[in-house]
Amino acid sequence: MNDDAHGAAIRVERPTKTLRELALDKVREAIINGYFRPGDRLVERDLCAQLGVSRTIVREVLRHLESEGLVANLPNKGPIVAQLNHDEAKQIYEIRAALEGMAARLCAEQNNPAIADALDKSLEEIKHSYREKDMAGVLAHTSSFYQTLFSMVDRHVAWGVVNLLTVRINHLRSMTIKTQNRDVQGPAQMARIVDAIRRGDGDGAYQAAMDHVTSASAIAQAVLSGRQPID
Amino acid sequence: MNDDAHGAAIRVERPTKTLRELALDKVREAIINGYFRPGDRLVERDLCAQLGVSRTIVREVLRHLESEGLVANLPNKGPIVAQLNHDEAKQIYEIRAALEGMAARLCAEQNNPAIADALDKSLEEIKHSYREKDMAGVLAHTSSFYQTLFSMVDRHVAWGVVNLLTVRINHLRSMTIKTQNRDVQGPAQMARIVDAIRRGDGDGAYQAAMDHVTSASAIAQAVLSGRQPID
DNA sequence: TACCATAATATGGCCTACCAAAATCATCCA
DNA sequence: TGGATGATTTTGGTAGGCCATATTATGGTA
Repeated sequence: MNDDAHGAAIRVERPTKTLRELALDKVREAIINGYFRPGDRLVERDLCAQLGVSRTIVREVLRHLESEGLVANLPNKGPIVAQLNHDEAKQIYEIRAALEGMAARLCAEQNNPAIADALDKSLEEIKHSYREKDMAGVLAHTSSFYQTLFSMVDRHVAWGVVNLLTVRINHLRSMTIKTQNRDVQGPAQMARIVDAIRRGDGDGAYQAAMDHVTSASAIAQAVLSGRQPID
Repeated sequence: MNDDAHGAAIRVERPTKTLRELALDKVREAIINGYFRPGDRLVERDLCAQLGVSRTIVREVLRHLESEGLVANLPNKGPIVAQLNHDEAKQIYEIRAALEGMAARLCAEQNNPAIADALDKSLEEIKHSYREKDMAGVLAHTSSFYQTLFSMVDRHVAWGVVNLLTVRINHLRSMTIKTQNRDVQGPAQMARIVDAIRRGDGDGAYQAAMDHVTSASAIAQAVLSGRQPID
């Protein structure tokens, strides 16, 4: 009862993240940040050793990542890190354009100044990260910008879809933000989204969001065809 | 080289579906067709017995269904069949509207008469199923209509997303198609999509696809609030 | 030396059995 | 009647083993 009386306030939210969830995050992270490269084999027993968990866990994790599209399973050969081809990347950007456009329109139609303010805050952090050349920060704050876009209108399902797709193109994202002028163009395009939302201009917000993703897609295509040297 | 010369042509595509895949399909099917109801607990060992497979398989299957959104995992209590609430259903329909609208627009912009022809064929089968009161057939052919819409413009990623979301609202779908007049209205709305595509009218196709999903969504909302008695 | 058959190795797919911790249920006593 | 206590159920997790297939050595023969 000590716990109930006043202990609830300091109750740890997730006292028990299961080992499986921990392992899932680790492996996903390892794929996203490039520790495992596309095409690499993910040998179950090796992963057991590296993660320090049993094969059961590893298999469940691989299954999960498979359905996320981060891992592909070759029949009779086993799991590898999924390779993203040209066309699939384009499709992912296209879906993001449609959904982010939708969310932007919904935000604009809310006519709630708090939304634009929250987005502006994220945008400032993105610019700040760009100035500091903190590319991980740029990515993180860009995600948070879009998360705000979706969560402000309670579209967590669509956010889930976007998020799911985004991890698959993460390495592309980290390249697009490093391209020439992206530190100026990117935030400018996002500012247009915020402006339209602040004006309550649904069509404008939709179009601005579409434009931003579309231009990111174009850069990604260039990167993929190797025409855009990075760093 | 014998294999390469002419053997490849008769190569069996998928000689071995793994036990896991079989079990996955079984359980998913059982959830979709209502054998397991929303909120039902899915006790691992019971499933082992019912499916005749080991816990390893069952756990992987549950993990997979969890990431599909069909199963929810209560911490320290185990997996249950996910419950679909009102709002989530609405969001799913909304996403479908955006993506199917996008696909319809792309189809229209192709100006390829074969697309409209293929869609018309699916549409005929839907109408036929309605006449025969074959509701399973209606659902199947409706899916195939949309699959055509996406695959004709090579948008298999978006189709995957739509498909993933659709299984979660499957029971709603099977209710919406049984409502009054849906046997007339539904096909009529789909015919408008096809017409717009045939005319090469991108905006029209987009709008018609949005309208169709939106009206399905409205019916689903009515069903969910219990205002629409079925059967 | 070239090549083929065979054996070893690696690995995925699948299984059984076990343990610990939490939740749930039953029981029994004050 | 209301709890404390204990038994049962179930998840989360582990260990290890078996079998089938695929790859890779290996070695012997033409």
